[in-house]
Amino acid sequence: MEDEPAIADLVRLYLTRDGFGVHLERDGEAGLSAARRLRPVACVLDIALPGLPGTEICRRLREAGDWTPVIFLTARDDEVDRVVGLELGADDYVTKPFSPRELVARVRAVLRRSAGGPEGADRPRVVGPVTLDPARRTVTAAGTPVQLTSTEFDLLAHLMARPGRVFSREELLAGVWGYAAHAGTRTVDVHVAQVRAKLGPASVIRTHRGVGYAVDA
Amino acid sequence: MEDEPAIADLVRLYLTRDGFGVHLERDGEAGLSAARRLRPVACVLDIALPGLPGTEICRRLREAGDWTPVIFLTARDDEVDRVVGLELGADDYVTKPFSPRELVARVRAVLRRSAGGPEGADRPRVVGPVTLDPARRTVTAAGTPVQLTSTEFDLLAHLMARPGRVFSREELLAGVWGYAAHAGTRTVDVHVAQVRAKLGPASVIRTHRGVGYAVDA
DNA sequence: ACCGTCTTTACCGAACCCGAACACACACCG
DNA sequence: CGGTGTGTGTTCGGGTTCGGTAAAGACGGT
Repeated sequence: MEDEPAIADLVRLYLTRDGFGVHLERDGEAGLSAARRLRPVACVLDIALPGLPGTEICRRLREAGDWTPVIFLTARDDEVDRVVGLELGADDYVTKPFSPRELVARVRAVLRRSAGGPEGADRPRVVGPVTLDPARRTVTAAGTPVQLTSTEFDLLAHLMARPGRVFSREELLAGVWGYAAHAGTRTVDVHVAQVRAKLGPASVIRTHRGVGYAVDA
Repeated sequence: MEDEPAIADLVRLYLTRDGFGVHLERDGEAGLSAARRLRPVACVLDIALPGLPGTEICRRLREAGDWTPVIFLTARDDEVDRVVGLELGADDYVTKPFSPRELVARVRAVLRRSAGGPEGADRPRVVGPVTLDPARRTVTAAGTPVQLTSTEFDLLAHLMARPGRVFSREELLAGVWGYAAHAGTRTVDVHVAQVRAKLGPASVIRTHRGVGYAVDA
């Protein structure tokens, strides 16, 4: 999000060249709603924006529990501004004039970290007798391949991304289905049962009563 | 890791003041082995170091699958250096002269992201022989895992969130059960007893007669 | 229209919570 | 030093909530 067209185009150019999809907004309010709607992997925010300052956008996202990576890109080069920006929950703070290459490198660094380290989302994961390959979208249990539907696979992949971590039904609905946290449905339970049935005795999904589900660490 | 004593002391001072434990090395080789041995939550590296350049330390850590957050702190203020540093797998790159406050803010930002979400909200907590992991919802007493029900876990987690702090029954009812402060029930006592029984001799919950409960500080 | 998949609904069994009752520990006081 | 009362530990069964499961409706693609 950026209100100066020249800079915006520059940022877009370099990010696009490096393989990122870029969505651009020039107004603060529009940017906030876009961030909520599109769920981008990261936001680059100017602080001085018409409509709503970038700091406020960041603050509201964090307030709503949205931890999308945020990088401030701004002309305000003051120690206090930097510290305040970072304390707001931003991941990086780049001041103009800036090097487009450096910005891209910083975006990559933030994404690398936000992806959760080396488990580069595409590396196969193994938990007990179950292996899951996100790139091939294949699953095997005790060596034999298992055929999962798309939703079932996404659900298992989400759980196996962080073995041991307990996910609430709301988190799973949000993460796998993209729903706003809305309880009162048994959809998750039914799909968990389905996955368990297909995995057979190698059922690595454990129920945490009153909380949600997790795979054994 | 830093070879100029003045700067090293400054960094140590500010980080310590913000509650971080700091270990200092002046030599590259020593720094690498210290990083491997001590497994710190983050490394602040100078690039120009005697023994082994900081970039090399970062590269070797990453090569070994170690994704400890790395922040470069260096006098080399060149776009190319910055980009290379970040591409090596560093999380941030701060150039001298730098603001100690900003450095601390950047360390926090990196840790926040590396912890995966809200700052330390679900990092494991340890009190005496008892460890509690909010994300995994697991508890161990003297090394052996303990199976708690949801309410029992929430109760213990609430108490362990602030070791030493005494919580009244009303506070616990409100915080764990969500009830409006409504005395006259023994619910809390029963659950405390249950948790104590499951923790065995490692019972860290102490009764404050006439007041409430707390875990040993 | 058929088929696979996702979602909702309903029912059942099991786990859990809670409150009451009783036993026990501590502090105060004579 | 023992009695007494208040506060706490512990046990236990009823009632409720929660999750597993099966089945049927809804949806979309071919």
